[in-house]
Amino acid sequence: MKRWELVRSALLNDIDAGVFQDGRLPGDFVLADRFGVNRHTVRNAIKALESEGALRVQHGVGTFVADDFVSHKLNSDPRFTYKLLGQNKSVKREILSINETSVEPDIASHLNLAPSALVTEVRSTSFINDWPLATGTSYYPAARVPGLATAFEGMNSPTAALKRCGIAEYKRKWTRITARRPSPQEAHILRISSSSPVLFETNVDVTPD
Amino acid sequence: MKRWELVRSALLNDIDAGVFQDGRLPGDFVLADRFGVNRHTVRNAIKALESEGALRVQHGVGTFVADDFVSHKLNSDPRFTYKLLGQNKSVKREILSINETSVEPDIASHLNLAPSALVTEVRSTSFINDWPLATGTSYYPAARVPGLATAFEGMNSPTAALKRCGIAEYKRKWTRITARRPSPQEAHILRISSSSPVLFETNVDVTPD
DNA sequence: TAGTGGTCTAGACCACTAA
DNA sequence: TAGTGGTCTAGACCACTAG
Repeated sequence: MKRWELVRSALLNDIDAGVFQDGRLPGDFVLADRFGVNRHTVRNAIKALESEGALRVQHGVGTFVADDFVSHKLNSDPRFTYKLLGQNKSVKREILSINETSVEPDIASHLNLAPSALVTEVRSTSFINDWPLATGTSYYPAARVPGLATAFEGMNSPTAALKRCGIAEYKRKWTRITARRPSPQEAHILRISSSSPVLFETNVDVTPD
Repeated sequence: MKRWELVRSALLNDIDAGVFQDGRLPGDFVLADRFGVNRHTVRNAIKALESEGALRVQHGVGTFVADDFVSHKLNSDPRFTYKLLGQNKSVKREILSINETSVEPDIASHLNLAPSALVTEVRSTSFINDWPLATGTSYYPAARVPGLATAFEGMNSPTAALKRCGIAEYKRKWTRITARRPSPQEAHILRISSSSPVLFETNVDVTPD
């Protein structure tokens, strides 16, 4: 794993742990010294986190945890969306894309995967009464469920697809929910104005083991 | 203007001029020497061009002009889309977003604007028979048409909006049309699979002067 | 192996913001 | 003005690819 990725993971953990109480991060040089790397390496990590929406960088002022960046930890049934809704609402999930990619560092650590492992990445949009509610990304370890990508074909439901692969039960280990300004594309998908924030959920599900 | 932006513009001009006949760019150090900057500055410019889809970088192999990157030069009526279509087709244009931003270096040079000037950036999607055809970005010098952003409100037509601002005629100076793989979001907007390329048009329109 | 791009370090100086 | 992030240079070494 590259050094800036290690720094990125460490910072992300600190953000989740609430280490930066006032939301302000130490300066470049302080962080570089703390992590034992060069300032530029820290800046690389910060740049990545900024582009992911986790940090907000202000030239001449400082670096801050993004106001709308909040993490949740749950141990509940992953299908909470369905539970939250009454019987009189129709819920749909539309799969935007399915990819097998190498796992990202912070996701890998939570899934106990090797840095080189492959995951199945599922991007989806959820609808309530045919109205788009949220876009999200889910990761499944490819080695654990080899046929998942094809099992998703025409299913549009993670639970059903996993059942096809022989996994009847799974738990939500970890969910990060962020809100931020949508890109023009996202605003269009969700049929909202560019100024109203979108919900962006990233889920990590695990089998009982 | 920052140095890497100058390098980026220069490279873009060279690409358009067909300087790299075989599609291959010289190595980092050669380019750095040619432009009189450090290697890292060149790499910064290349990184930007890669993210824009103009270049394709292969680790251990080289840097190449993206296969599907082509430029056109026209002097025709900008509403060529409408002309190309028969009377039995309905054509719509939907505005995705309107922003006033500082002008990008290469656009500035073609519009003869100062690097610090503001432009009105209009992102739009064109439809034929209610079927999405293409997404595009248009730039208008903000100083030339001050009220343009608000004039667009509810218009969905650049020509009509410009007319509101007192500009009845304008010409297409310059058009770059690129094709590339769509992002998942773009694929969804255009209702196509992720593997079929999308048309991405960038237009620069000028008043007769 | 030679040549390419990728990462990291080191240090200088610039640009912006707030006190 | 002090302190922050932003840019640029310089050079070392690593990682990948092809011959």
